[in-house]
Amino acid sequence: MYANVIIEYGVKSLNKTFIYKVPDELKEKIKVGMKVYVPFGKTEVFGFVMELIENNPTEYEAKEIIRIDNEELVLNKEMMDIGKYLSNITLCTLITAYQTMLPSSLKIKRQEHKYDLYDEYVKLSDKVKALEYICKYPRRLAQIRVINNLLEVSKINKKEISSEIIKSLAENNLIEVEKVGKYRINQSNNEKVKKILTSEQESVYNSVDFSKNETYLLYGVTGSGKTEVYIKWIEKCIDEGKTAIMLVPEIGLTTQIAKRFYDAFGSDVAIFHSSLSEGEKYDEYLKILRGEVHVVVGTRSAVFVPLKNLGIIIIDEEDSSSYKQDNNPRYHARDIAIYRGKYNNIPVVLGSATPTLESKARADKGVYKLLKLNNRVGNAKMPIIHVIDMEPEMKKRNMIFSEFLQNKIVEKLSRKEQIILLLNRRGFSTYITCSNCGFTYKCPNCDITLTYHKSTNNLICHYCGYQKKRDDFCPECGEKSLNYYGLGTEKLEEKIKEMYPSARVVRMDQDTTRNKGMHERIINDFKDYKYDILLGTQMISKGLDFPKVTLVGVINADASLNIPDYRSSEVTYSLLSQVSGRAGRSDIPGEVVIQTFNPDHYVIECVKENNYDRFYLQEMKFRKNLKYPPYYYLVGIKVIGKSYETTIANAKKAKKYLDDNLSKDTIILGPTTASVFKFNNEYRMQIIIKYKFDDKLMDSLKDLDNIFANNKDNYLEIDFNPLRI
DNA sequence: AGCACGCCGACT
DNA sequence: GTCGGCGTGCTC
Repeated sequence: MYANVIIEYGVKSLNKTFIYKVPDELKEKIKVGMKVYVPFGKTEVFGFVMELIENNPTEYEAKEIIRIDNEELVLNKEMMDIGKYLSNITLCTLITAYQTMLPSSLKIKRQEHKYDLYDEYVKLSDKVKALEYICKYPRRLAQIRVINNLLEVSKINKKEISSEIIKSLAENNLIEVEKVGKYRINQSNNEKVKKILTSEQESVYNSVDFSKNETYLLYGVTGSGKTEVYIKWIEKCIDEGKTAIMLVPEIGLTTQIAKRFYDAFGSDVAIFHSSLSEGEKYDEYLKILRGEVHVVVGTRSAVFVPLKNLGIIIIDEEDSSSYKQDNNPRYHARDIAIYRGKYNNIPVVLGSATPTLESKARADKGVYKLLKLNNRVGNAKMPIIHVIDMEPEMKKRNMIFSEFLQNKIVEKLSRKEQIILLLNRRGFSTYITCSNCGFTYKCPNCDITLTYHKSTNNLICHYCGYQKKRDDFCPECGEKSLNYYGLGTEKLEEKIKEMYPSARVVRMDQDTTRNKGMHERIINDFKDYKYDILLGTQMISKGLDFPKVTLVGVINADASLNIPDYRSSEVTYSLLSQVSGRAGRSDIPGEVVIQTFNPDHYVIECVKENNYDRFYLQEMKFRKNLKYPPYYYLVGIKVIGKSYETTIANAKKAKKYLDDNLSKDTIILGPTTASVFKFNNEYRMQIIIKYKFDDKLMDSLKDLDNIFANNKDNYLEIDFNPLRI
């Protein structure tokens, strides 16, 4: 018996199988999809079995497989196929695809780490001997107490007995220790609360056909109760003995959503999100492999979990950028979900209050089926939105808060209601300039201005993390004339404390949530009304549900609008309407104040009217004119390298190659400098491909990728359907 | 990726 | 004369 094996190195030149002989003692055990340890050249490596065959069809003399690495881990047929699909659509190597699909504890890596966790229990090895011991040493009271306990309950957790006693009992061969595997996360079955759906929710619930594959777009306004419908669908699956995957965005609310699923399904859920430790993720994965859970709730990579007998896949907030991986392989969880939907002939639901234009367009064309939730549940009304033009405010020297917002803050504070303030920039000052010589601080590794952080007194690059201490004098001209401009969350916090000294303020951004559990703590404290004002970056904009919040203020709505990217309007619309959705989620009506220098911009107007459809139509016109998605597909290609000259030269070569090989209808733009030209001391040139249909595209890009695999100066980064260009 | 083989420059 | 630079080729 022989096995075709792919080995652990994720390089293009090794992206093929190698044939090995299966030793007799492994013949019974070995399966396709198992991780094996094999000799390779002068060393030994890990790999995955791709195929088992009777005879060696090659002229190579096959070496023998050394051992199976983990008998419990077997990639099933579906996982094997998903890996192939993933490597095809992202042009990554097959082994990279499989590694991406596994939690990092089960990935192939060099240093071994034990993830299994045990509880140790102490048992009596011989009751008669124990009784003899008691008679023989009647004065060893502590030991006798333990023996008596053990005679009664048969086993006791080792932690409950002092180690000295265990030692002496063990020396006399009276006890033995039993190891029992355990999971780190154990959720007891809570009493299930049956939620009654509104008639609108009920009709959406009934619209999904579980007997066939179909992709649904659930467009539901903020607060319309999408999660309750998700839970109902999943309950239906479980009742029929099927399983479900529920994807949530990678943000602070993951734990909040997870809690709702624990409440609904108890120990039938496995959870995956970034704040779990590797050990915790390992345990959750084992529960799935062992078929102990029916529901998986998790972020992007949870779309790969090997649940058997899938019944539905749901992606909540499908427009979240966290579903696209921004390093290799650059996959979108939505594509994998849809692939698995077809594979298993099951429904896939994409839910959002602000769907991506791609998804909405597909729903309009009938590729997806559109489901709608137009109303908020309960008595909650959509909030009233005030747009404030900041230009006259600046003349009145209201640099941060308009008069209107100031009054609203005072009003809500006096009524003991809560306030959320959004400022999509962290730090204190966003740039520092010398008024004498014009010098501006920039990161030495990236071409990005440094942001001043007052709490650490550092200048920080928000791209690569470079830090330097603040100077008193300009490093160029030596004058004491450095000025700090631009507003970040740190400065906003300081200003609020200054203006409203009695208000209890908490800030939530990357800097205050760095430590594990901080996210949850801030959210819970705010929910428990330990604070009046929550201010933060976009991480406060999505999904959070605080009934006492009646005012949302957006300090600078233009920040994301002015980013030079084809999706900046879409991202801004989504951010503003999502954060507006945080206001008035119970019976007290909510208000939103949006401060902007572009009050007439259609994005701002549409947010004010809460009119997604108008925004969609207008944005679609813009996309059509400029040949952007969803009218055209995009591919972003970056040529990256340490040398400025070779990077530019190789980018031109790549462009020429594409010009020569792609279809004539395909638009190839560039090479131009990437939006961040220098990053981490590497130069980046960019080529953009826009196409509708090009049967030569995949093969040509594969070839180009292989050409660059042998280039020592530059490497290639190919991003299909990039979220930013 | 890692390792060996191989062919040209400055050193005990 | 040799030690060592990294270019090239191979791994079942």
